Amino acid sequence: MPTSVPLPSVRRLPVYLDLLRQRATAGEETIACTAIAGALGQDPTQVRKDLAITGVGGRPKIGYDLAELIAGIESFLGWNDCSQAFLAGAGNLGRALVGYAALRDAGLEIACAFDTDPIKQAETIGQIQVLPLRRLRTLARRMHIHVGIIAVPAAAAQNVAELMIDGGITAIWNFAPQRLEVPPEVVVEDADMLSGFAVLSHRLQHRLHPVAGR
Amino acid sequence: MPTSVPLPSVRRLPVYLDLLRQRATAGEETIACTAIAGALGQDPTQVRKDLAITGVGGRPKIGYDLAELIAGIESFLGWNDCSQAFLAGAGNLGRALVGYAALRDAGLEIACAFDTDPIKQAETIGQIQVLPLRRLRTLARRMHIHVGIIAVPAAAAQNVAELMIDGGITAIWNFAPQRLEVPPEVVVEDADMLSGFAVLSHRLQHRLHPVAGR
DNA sequence: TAGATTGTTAATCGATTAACAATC
DNA sequence: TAGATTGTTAATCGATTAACAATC
Repeated sequence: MPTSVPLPSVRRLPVYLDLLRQRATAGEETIACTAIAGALGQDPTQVRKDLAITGVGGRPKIGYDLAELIAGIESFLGWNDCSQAFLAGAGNLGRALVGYAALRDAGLEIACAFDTDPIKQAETIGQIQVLPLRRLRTLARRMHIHVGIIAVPAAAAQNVAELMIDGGITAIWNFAPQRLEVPPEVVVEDADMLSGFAVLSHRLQHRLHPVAGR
Repeated sequence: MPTSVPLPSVRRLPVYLDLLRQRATAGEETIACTAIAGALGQDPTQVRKDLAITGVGGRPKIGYDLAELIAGIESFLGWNDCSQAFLAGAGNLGRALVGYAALRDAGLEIACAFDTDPIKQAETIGQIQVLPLRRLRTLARRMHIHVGIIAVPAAAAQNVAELMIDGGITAIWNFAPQRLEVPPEVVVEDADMLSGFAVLSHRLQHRLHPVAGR
């Protein structure tokens, strides 16, 4: 029963996962947290603390079993069984997300895209169909979709969120620069690209230099 | 001389800025931090602390002068005078970034895109030309570009970063899932889309619900 | 004046780092 | 065994929240 898990740790897990998969592909079977820390420029103690939240343990002198650790992170994040998502907004950002291979590695498959623009509806993105936005609600219900990605302009975001929630979607990944009002049982994560750029600008402006880790 | 500025505060500034610009456009002239906090679902004390790092002050009973506060945040972040950036990678993500209007509001203009793919080189993205990657170094020097955006596959990222640095670029916004090795005077910010999705997945997996603020 | 709001200092909370015993 | 590594407890650090005096 983890009463609470440090959010920064959760954010770092995908970075570890990526490295671990590379090492596993390279044929390695175990890895020490000192090796992980070295490769990622982080503190070994922090790596150990982060990995501990997944419940996977290592063995002194040997390290962690790669396969076990990968499976542990995946199941902790719910990335082990693939889930389907609906994407609202078939603009450039939407297309980028459909083509973003790392999402599939995170167990997320974009099943369908939606847009209000009839021109976009005529197209497909890769294998993905673009349907009229008004069909989102009914299709989400019928296909039991629970994850929605919002990649529409800010002005349309709240409306799209409501359509998604009506359709039974309970988790929203929001790329629109717009705060969404949602009922408490719905989980929203804001992608918020500008906050990252703000950090870069600020460092540049004040000539501050890189920080280890993140 | 701010010895150190809380990074979370820097991350929140663009969110405030967006709200403030909306209010200014709506013709308002002042705003209280309680009003900001209310609109964004945050704590008023935190908002005041965050705004204080920009050096802009408010007046009791009245609040902050909107124009002054907007200018203060912009100049703190260096978003007041527009700077030009080079984009490496003219795939979907690159195209999305070129079309991302909020970047222009953040004082960043993408001057040119680069790609190794001759097919992409024949295209333009909006008004932006796509040039062969090998021309990046010389052009960056000639045009005095200091900001680079990496939107290429992970395997190519390190090489691109080195080209950029050779060309005199000192700030890199990295969208590739790859840790970059750079000299200490170069500032790197990783966009790291998956960490946001990890938080969403984790909340969903453990049925945790929204957190005020961020 | 009264009351809302700012700015600042102190208290709390949480995350990171350090220290160290247990273990293979 | 010796030494590297884990897991855990304690110490430090930094950010958030609370309290309150100053002010318009």
